[in-house]
Amino acid sequence: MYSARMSTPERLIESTRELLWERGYVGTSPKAIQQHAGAGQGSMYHHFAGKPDLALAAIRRTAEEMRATAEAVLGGSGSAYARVEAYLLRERDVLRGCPVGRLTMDPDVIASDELRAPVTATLDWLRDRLAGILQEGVDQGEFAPALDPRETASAIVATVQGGYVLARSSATPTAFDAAVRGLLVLLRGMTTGCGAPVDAPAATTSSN
Amino acid sequence: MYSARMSTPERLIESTRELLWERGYVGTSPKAIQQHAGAGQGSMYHHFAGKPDLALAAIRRTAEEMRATAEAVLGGSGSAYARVEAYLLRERDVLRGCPVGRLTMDPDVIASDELRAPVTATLDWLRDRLAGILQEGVDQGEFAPALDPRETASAIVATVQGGYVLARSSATPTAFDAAVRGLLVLLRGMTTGCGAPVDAPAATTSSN
DNA sequence: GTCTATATTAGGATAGAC
DNA sequence: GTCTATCCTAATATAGAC
Repeated sequence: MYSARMSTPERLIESTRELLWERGYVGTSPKAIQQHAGAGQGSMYHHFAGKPDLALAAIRRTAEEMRATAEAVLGGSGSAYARVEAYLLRERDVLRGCPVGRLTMDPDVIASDELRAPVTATLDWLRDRLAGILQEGVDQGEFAPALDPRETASAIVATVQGGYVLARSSATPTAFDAAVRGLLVLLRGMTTGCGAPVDAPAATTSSN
Repeated sequence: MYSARMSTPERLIESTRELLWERGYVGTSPKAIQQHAGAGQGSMYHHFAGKPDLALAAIRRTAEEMRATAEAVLGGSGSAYARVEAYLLRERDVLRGCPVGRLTMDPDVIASDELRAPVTATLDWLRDRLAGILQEGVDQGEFAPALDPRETASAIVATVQGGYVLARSSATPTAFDAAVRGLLVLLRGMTTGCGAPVDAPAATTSSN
């Protein structure tokens, strides 16, 4: 299932990431991981203490990846609005949901401080990163001062996370897109020159 | 665990609703349901065909309840903005998440057309209900014409669903509130008289 | 309607051979 | 490091007595 060059621990972690994304922590069994990784029982318990230990490694990696993916877009150039838009419009595997956010609905993950920590850290980082960008926008007069950077950032992250919910509910990615477009229109409304035709956004990029 | 007057099927359904909310479909076993309901093995299988059958009854009821709760606020009086605000600010058991939306992350629920149907119907209804209210607001000049009722409604529902994610991630309800407040500020920005101090909302109600 | 077997597979892991 | 054997409990029922 994986390149022959990949070590057994690597294959186990990658398999766990896949299954955690697809079925969550509660729905993922050690046996399923082993089969997906093409590793034996003993092999798994040799490299990892057990399911929670392996899940922790998987979650940490997934969290790190999500952060890097977001930073790749958010760290780009362009106006504050443009960068936020680029983040919201970037390509996503919408129907699979957010591999980090979905863990939030996993009772065993939430119950464990260790397993929850990377989730909290990642979502917090994302919100703060967005808040920083929005703050820049306010400082430079791009956004109206009424815009609270931190709360707006929360709304943006929430819209994305909730967009996944809507998409999976209706089994179509367009539900996600609708929510994002709705938010972007509102955000453009806070752009200075708000009395002017609100349909003229900032400019520049779009996808990633 | 329940009133002695409650019938066994009733207790089973209510128990299933609780557990589905708390642990999801995958994380809820028939045995756990029976124990929570104070019913025996045979009792459960006498009244229901099995776990999926019981879950369907539970999900349908939860969906219906959510709809009624939302309608109680959305059907109130006041401006379009006021009703949307009342919906967003209504009291919620934030840290428990949305009993309907969370099912969306349950692989077995999503894989079953029957189990998914009530989820889809409820979220679709909510979005459409909000879209209707927003449309009224646009028609009556309360909101700028640039506001797309349907997409804005999607963004609202998504913010709520995602707000639960943020709250559970950080283990505090305030994360939900931040997202909602962020969205409300943006929504007020689409209110006519947008050039004016944006901090003066429509009026009337607030919670429910 | 409810209860008590009984059954099968999976979950989650340990022990020890190779 | 990996494999096989073994263990115990839970998951998800079915069968049949009461």
